[in-house]
Formats: sequence, C-alpha cells, structure tokens
Amino acid sequence: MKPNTPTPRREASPAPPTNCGCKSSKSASTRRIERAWKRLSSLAGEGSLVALRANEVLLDEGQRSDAAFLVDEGVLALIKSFPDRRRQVVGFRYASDLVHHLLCDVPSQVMVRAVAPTRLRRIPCSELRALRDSDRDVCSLLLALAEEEIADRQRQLLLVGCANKEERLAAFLCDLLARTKAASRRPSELILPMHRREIADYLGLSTETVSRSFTRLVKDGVFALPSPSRIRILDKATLENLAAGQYSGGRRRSRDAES
Amino acid sequence: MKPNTPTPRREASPAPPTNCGCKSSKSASTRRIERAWKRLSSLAGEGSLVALRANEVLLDEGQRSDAAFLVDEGVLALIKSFPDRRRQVVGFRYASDLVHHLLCDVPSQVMVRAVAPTRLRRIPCSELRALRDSDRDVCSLLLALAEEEIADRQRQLLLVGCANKEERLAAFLCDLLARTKAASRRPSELILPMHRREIADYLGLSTETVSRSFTRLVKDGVFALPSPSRIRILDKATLENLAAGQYSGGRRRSRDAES
DNA sequence: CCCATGCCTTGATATCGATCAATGTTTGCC
DNA sequence: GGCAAACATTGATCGATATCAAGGCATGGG
Repeated sequence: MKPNTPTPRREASPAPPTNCGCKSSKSASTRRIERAWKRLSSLAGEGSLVALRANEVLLDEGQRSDAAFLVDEGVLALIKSFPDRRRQVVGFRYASDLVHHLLCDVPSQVMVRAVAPTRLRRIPCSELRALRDSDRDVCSLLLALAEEEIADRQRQLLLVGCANKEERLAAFLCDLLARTKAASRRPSELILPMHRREIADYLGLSTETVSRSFTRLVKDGVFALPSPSRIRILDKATLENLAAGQYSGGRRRSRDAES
Repeated sequence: MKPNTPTPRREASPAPPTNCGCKSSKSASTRRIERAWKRLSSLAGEGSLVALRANEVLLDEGQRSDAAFLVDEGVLALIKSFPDRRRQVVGFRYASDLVHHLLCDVPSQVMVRAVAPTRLRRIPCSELRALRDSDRDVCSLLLALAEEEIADRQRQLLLVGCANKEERLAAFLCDLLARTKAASRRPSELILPMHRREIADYLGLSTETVSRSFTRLVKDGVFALPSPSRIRILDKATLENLAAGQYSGGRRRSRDAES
C-alpha cells in the first residue's frame, strides 16, 4: 500500500551491539543495520499481504508457521493462556515490528491475535533463514532485535514483579507513547488501541484494577480521559517518574537492603 | 582448570532456530553450533581467570565491562535494584553459561553478583565482536542463545504474573533440577546454591513466603528438606504439574475466558 | 429511535502474600 | 566448645489487589 519504508523498531534504532563506538564508526554500523533492514523487508513482498480484523487470530499457541510477519499497520498481542482462566500478554506488536521472526518453523509459545484491524506482510521462513545465513548484516540485525526483545521482557518482568498498579499503568503508557510518538501529531494525545482487558493481562492485573488505576491517575491530574480509549497527558513528568519507579511507594518485598 | 570442554547451555542444546529440520540436516547444524561454541570458548583463555567469593560483585548496574564471561563453576545472579528496597533477580547463571555477552561495552542494566564461590573466564568484547562479525556460525550461536534467554524471561514473567507461591517455587526447582541434572549423581537430590532471599527476589515473593512455600510442599510430601539447602524430591510428578500450572488453583485475574 | 450487547467504572468484600515480630537453626570465628 | 552473626522458620496482622456484583455508557442493529 503506501510506500513507507519501514524503519527498524523504535525510532533512532538503539541497536546496542553494533553502535557502541569502539572500533567502527557509529554511522557506518547504522548504515549496515539500515541496509540489512531493507534487505529483510524486501523479502516481505507485496503479494503476501495478510489482513486481520480485530480479535482475529494470526497464529495459535503450539501452531507452527512457515513464515514471519512484518506489521504494516495495526496492533497484535502475544498471549499465553493457561488451562484455567489465567492469561498473560507477553507483548504487543505495532507497525514496523517483526512478528515471529525468531521462532520461524518452531511451534509458537504464544497465541498471536490482532487487537485492532491489522495488516501484515508474510516473510517466508526459508527465505528469512537463507538471508540470515548468507548476510552477516542481517544476522547482526536479528541479534540486535533479539536483544531489544530481551530488554522489553525484562522491563515487563520488573513491572509485574516490583511495581504497584499505578506504576505499571504509567510504565505501559510511557512505552506506548514512545512507540506511537511519531504517528500522532499531538505529542500529549495518546490513542489506546487495546482494551482494558488486554492492558490488564499485559500488566498482570485485573480489568477492574486497571480501570481503578486510570481513575486514580485522572484524579491526580496526570492525564485526562476524554473517552476510554483516548488519553491527554497533563503531567508527563509525574507519569515518567511513576513509570521509572524512581520514588518510594511500590511493592517492597524485603526489609533489609544491603549492597 | 579441569579441561572440560564447555557445552552449549542446557544439555542437548535446544538451539531452536537451526535444528528445525527443514532444509539442513539436524546433525549438520548441530555440528555448526558446536564448532561455533568451541571457537567462542577458545577466546576465553586460561590467562584471564576471574574468581569471586560468595556475594562478590562482578559488575555493578550501570557499569560497562569490556569483556563478557564464561562461567566455569559457581552461580551468579543478575539483580536489578530500585531506589527504595525493591529488588528483582532477573536470572541466574550457572557453569557453562555466558554472562553479559549481549551487552558487551554497553552499561549493564543489572548488577551481576556471585551467590556462591564462582570462577569465570574473561572474553574480551573486541574479540567477541570480531568473531561474531567474521564467523557466521558464531552469529547464529549468539542468536540461538538470545532466543533461549527470551524464552527464559518469558517463563519467569509467566511465573511472576500468573502463578501462586507454590507454583513459582516448584517451577524454579524444576528449572534448577534441569540445569544441574548432569552434575549430580542422584537425580532426586538437589543442592540449592542460593539463599531464600535470592529465590524470593527471583520469584517476586518475600523470603518468608518462600519459606512457607517450602514448608507447604514438604508437608504435602512433594520433597524433603534434610537441610535448608538440600532437597530430596519425593513426588516429581506433582512438582512438575505445579511448575507447569497444569491444574487449577493459581492466581486468576479475569472472570470471562473466551477463545 | 430503542434495545441489546459489550465495555468500562465503581463499590463491597475476600484472599493472598507482605509485613512485623519472635524464635529456631546453622555456620563460622575465637 | 561457646559465642555471634546470618539465615530460616513460624505466627499474627495488615494491605494491596482480586473477586463479586451492580450500574453506567457507549456502539451498532433492527
């Protein structure tokens, strides 16, 4: 559709392992990563478009796909369900994210479901693997993406393990803000593409608790909620402090702190 | 210093992305990974040994190291601390694990501390990076290791997000059992190298709650506790069922289950 | 327009694990 | 061996969040 060349995940691609400025110049390694990204996304041909309606499942848990996907538009949730009702969203995927690229041809650990109308492009596993094996830069790029995902999971773990409900919500909103900053013209305006339930399953809370956290932050003047899915940030500093856990008030678990 | 050639993490290396038996034969890709591992570990020369006493810090949060490390013996914890007393262990590292290999020359997100006497071998970042860039198989190996770490973090996230205290402890013990299976002659005997506090910080619980969970599982006949750091598994099936969350009794968070 | 459905919010209560407070137990040092 | 420090266990109580239970508010179909 529109010929937007996808950029690497997150604006100003962090790509930790390559641009650490030790032996190769930053711009050189950035160029390498960009070239690799173009090669990779060129695999995602126009002929292999996938469109999903909201709530449609791209891939079930345990299912193996012979392709990875590049998100053109929309939002997906990676969901792990348990035999009883327990559920955990282990991540969201937004425009220009890769989905399933690490697990090509391996049974998926999670269900992948669109939380909003979504368009993706298929990247056949065989081609992805061939490119990875033949192109050093692509391998580096995949490594950089993997590291980013490790960092994401760690952030989420810290939230669920250490943060109270307002901190969790604040951190989630900050992440979302960072992801969609470019897309929106007004930086203080934030659209929530997912429902309370999905936010709750991401943050390890119940929907009621998520709702109460929204209410609390509205009352504290951190943001306004013109509609349940639209947020107007009023006090970004407080939101970010909450998100960073830089104050005292979270869930402690141990009395004695050493070191 | 015993000349044990380290094997890739986890016995019978899972290495998901390479041995999926689609185009290359399994043994061929396994051989490639093994060769890569040898090349990588040969970087960790005998001259660069590091020995840590229990509780000694290898690397502080925010510090950048110009080397990665290969664990010869012992156990390390990766710890994230917050301004107040909150703390989260985001992972443990055992013999034959790599430490910090993904974050070479980048400020560490976590503190790395020995929880027991530990010996490591340095792998200079520059050499690691050079080998990664020049050797395709090493790049693949690093990618496989990164995927494994993503899976580990996901497992931990599911524990902290969805499991009750006994499930969390059971899952932790099963993981530890799998990691040390080869080392111990008696498969039902398990040595805990870390203290209750570190287990608690890993599982997102308090030490008291961890202690109570131990007591509970002992009372339920799942294992015996000859001493606080020695476990004799009595009912492995129950332990594994608890760990897998394959029953009902965990922390639900949502009433309605669909899909 | 009216109704039905699904989502969101709010309130009351229950529960799980944290916290506070002792009391055991192990370990290592003298 | 005796002591001290660190670690582990146990009990009592508290608090944060889940759960249960109504409503409120949109949105869409007839």
